[in-house]
Amino acid sequence: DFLLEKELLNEIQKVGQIKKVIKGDLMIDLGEIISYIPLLLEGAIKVVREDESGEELLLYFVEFGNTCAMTLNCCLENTASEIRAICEADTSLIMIPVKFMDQWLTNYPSWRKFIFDNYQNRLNELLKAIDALTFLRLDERLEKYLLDKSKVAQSNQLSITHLEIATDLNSSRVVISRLLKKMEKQGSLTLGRNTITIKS
Amino acid sequence: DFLLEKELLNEIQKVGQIKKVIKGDLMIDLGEIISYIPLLLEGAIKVVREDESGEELLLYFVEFGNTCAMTLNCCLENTASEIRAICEADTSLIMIPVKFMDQWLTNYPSWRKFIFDNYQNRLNELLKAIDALTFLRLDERLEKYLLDKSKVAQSNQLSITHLEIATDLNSSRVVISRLLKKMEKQGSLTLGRNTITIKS
DNA sequence: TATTACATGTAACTTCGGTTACATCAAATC
DNA sequence: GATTTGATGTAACCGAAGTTACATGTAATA
Repeated sequence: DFLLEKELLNEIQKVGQIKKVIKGDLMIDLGEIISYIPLLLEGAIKVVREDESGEELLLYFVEFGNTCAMTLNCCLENTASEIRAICEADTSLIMIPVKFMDQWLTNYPSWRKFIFDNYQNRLNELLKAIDALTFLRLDERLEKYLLDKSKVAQSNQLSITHLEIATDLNSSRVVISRLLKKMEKQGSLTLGRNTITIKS
Repeated sequence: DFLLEKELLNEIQKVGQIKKVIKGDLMIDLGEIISYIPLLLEGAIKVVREDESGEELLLYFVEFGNTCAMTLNCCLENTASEIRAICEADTSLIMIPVKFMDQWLTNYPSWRKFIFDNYQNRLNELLKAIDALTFLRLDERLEKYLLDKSKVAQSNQLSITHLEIATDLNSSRVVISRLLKKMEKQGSLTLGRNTITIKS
């Protein structure tokens, strides 16, 4: 659990709506205005950035017990979403209407802690993304990506195409295929159609 | 001003310490634990990320009326700083002991708004940094850098060396010199020893 | 089954940016 | 003034990653 006060948990139950989304569902799109705070119960959400010309980059995954600080901000400030959120694995979440946000911040220390912890996590994820972009070569980013992905999928067998990877890393399919082939030759993974199996 | 309540302003005056730092001063280093919240009155602060091997990257500038959300987090969670903060222009700031943070969050709506606005700003700055790294070529990043720099310096004449630019952009001096020369030939700036003058 | 749509493999080539190596020149210091 | 240090200019070269083009293979479906 999130170590929230009992009363707060009751309130969450009272006002929150349970929602289920399945893999691949678009949950939040760029420019959307959001009026609920999503708390993740299970599953995972992929958060993606896109530029004007339609190029994409995976920022990070949101997992159990977290919410998306980006979304928090949009809620609080009533501004448009800067990111796109896509369901990565079948997910259930509780939707909290924004209006409770402020009063809970005042009333519940544990909610304050929860919110600030989430900001911390998101800032750190963005820093990690920046680190990877700045200090790593593409082969290293790819390796990291596959590990993250297999962590989220809780399996070392991934159902994914080279094109999808290329999109997430904002690279091109040919380059990813080339690097994957090299990694297969080095023995760190096995390639199949629509599958990549990571060796321990 | 920050549109804070009068009482809050009084409190800030009572517990905050005014501090002045001069250009070039190291204000926060990687790994430091911080126990005060800095509010920027005037000047500017450069926030930099560094990896294990000592390579650097400029993340963003913090200007008037803001605080550093990274620092906020370190304070609240009592964790080590993930970034380095260097004074970019002569700066004065008010230092607030962390212990007031939580009680002000409870008591002052305007403080809550101030803090969340700051988180919003910081997240957006990091997203901009990621955008630049992902979607721009080095010449475009350089152009952006020079504009940001001249905005912060409030002058289109910059006192800076090619090496410093290369460090901020995590590139190399030769490459930066090459690009600057090209920009000079295109007429968008004038180069001098230790100075770059941006045209219009 | 024939056809279409993806998914993958691979070669050839280009470009951007990093590296090495010097040369020149200005400023600071001896 | 002579020497050292740092800033800049430039050429030559290299490697990572993107692009184009095409071949092959598999799955879905008309």
